[in-house]
Amino acid sequence: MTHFGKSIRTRREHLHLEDKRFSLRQVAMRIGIEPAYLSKIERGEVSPPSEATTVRLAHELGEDPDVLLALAGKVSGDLQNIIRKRPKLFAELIRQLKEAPDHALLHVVREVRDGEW
Amino acid sequence: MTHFGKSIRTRREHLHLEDKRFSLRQVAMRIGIEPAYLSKIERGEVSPPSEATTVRLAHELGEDPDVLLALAGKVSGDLQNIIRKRPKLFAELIRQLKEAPDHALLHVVREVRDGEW
DNA sequence: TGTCATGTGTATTAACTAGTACACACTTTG
DNA sequence: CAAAGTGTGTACTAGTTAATACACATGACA
Repeated sequence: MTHFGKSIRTRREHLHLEDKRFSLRQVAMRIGIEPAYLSKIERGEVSPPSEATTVRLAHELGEDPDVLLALAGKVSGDLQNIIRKRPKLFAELIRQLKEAPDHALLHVVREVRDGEW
Repeated sequence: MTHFGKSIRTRREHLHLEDKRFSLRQVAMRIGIEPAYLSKIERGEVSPPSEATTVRLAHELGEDPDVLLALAGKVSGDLQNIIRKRPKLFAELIRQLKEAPDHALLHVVREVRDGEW
């Protein structure tokens, strides 16, 4: 369905070429899930795992957790908490940025980082 | 627990003073849930309802849906979809704005609205 | 006084989430 | 060859979500 599974399988197999520690079984064990479960996740037989498991998987595979969570159809809980504390401001800001081009977002990020307020 | 229930009960009772159409039963019926369920929600006996139900309730009571969703511990699905399309940019932006004061957020909102990019 | 509306207690539920457990067949590898 | 490691099929499950259905006692009201 989503290509969450395909994406991590590809990534893992790529890593596996250079390092046999990236077999499905060993990765599953390191992130604390059953191999059969990871197999099903990679083949899209089940929906993507929980946020916690997805984040552990991201770290294991050297992927950006927010990106992997997005592929899993989720948004990181800590981002949600930030939004929930000031829902009106963040809702307005995010909806306003919906159509903004990437470079505009980057501009805003940079501006905020440089403390221009 | 959270004061989601208390908040909507207060709001509904306030409206009820001026308009008898805001009885628990009638509100429940208009938003399409069982009266007993709304009763439990208002008293916090059950966790807040689904996003869809919460939004209908917000409209019914003239509340901001994003604010009510925040009280319910949720973030609107449409905001999540916006974030999920560009997870890195939005994640960085939101985390950067976590500690920013309200007026700084407002400043950014205004700047973006006025198309300064 | 009857009847209609109101809020609430109790019991129950279908669907979903996030997995585990084990057996099996195939493939390296020592 | 045997032992170990590999990926996968089948079966099962505890806990959560988001509610419904019905009965009941109380209060307003015509």
